[in-house]
Amino acid sequence: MSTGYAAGVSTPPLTRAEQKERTRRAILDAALDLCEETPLAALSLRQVAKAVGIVPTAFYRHFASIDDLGLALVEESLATLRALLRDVRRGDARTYSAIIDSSVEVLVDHVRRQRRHFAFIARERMAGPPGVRDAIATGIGLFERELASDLSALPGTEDWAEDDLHLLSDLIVSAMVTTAERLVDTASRSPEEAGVTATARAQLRMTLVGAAHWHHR
Amino acid sequence: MSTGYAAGVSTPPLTRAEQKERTRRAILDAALDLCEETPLAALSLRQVAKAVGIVPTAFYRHFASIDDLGLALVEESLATLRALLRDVRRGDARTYSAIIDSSVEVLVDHVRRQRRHFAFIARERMAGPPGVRDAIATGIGLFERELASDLSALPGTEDWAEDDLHLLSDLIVSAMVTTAERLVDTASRSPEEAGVTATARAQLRMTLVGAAHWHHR
DNA sequence: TGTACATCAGTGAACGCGCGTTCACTGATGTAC
DNA sequence: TGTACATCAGTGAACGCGCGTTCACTGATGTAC
Repeated sequence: MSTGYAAGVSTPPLTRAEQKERTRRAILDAALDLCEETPLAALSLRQVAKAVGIVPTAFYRHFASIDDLGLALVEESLATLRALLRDVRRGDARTYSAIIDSSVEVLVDHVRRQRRHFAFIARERMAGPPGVRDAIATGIGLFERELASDLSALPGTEDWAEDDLHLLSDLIVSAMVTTAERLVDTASRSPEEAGVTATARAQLRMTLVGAAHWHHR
Repeated sequence: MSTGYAAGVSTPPLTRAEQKERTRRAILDAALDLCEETPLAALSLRQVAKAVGIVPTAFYRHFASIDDLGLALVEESLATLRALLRDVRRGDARTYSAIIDSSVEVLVDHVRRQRRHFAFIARERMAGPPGVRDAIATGIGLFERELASDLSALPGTEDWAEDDLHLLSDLIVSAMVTTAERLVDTASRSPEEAGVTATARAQLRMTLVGAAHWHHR
């Protein structure tokens, strides 16, 4: 039984479960890499197997189909999104301006660390198979609602209507999605990245100014 | 020579050029239809030929490859986008509120009439082959700059900095892209459509309120 | 108007290739006693 | 601890199918005279 990728010289022997998990991980990684150039729908089981270094039929030990693999990738990518929200919340900034700065910084950091997941979401959000699209839409919807609940805890929003909170959080989430899409196509620490983040910060400020004055309509 | 689609009983004979154009049109239409379910990258020449009712090799009389066909579809879709901008400009609304209402109405109308083109742009904007993605990005960029120039002609923006105009027009274009993406997945005159347009109108108002107060930073 | 020739959109056979999926298998890992 | 058996991740051959592309072709349309 050859796994197709070299084991280290003094690696301790792996249990069957560990070895299986390792191959599963390799399949997910290979698919994420291949998806940088190809939408999921154009990905073939044989391409993935070849990239991993296993025989095509071994794929079935882990996933029933490429679509099934796609759903696993969405789940991973949504976990990345949840981690992003968690880190945004963790910030201890006190002013709106500082909250915006730290949120954009966290977004950049997460896109840099998990570029493939964000690229996957950006690409499959509109182009993926129905199950994948639905899962992504649900995940982003959840993000929006949690952000709305966070916003309602901030000073200045005490007497906001529920609807207005959602207008604003939806606007912010859309801006973050757009910014993430731009960052994915941008090199780390490049002038382009600086431009994208500067735009994102300014637009978020503009949006919050609007929200502040909008509330009393 | 059979064209694969029935000619009317008393149709006048077509010139060779007319017949060729008709087949080309049928190929573009079939591709737009098939792209509703599949990204361009997963579309096969034989699928398209079959849908049109021609033999696969006849495809080459019109396009060198599926990628080439994709570029033709982008061009058509961007023409749709330009027509949208033109109709938005044509409006004679006087107040910001009326401009927003009529713009959203025009957007809905265009997405309804050219749903396939908007769906194509939404899908391929992130998932398409590089040439297609670049062309779409360029087209949207143009849209943004023209909108910025329109904004500069509106009362209240006389002394705005160039950068601020672009911040706002980029924000508005992003909101329109998001709204178009939502409309594409929504039935005409459905409650969902009403919700999407109501959200779009309110968010555009909120954004403009922000811009109005932002200007004097 | 009639004739002879050129053009060219669409045809159909053929090719080698990568695809998803089936099947019986191998042999290392795991377990019961 | 040792032995006999079960499990199961990965193998490799085989299948029928749709793919893009080549090539020589057909026959209606177009053109020159």
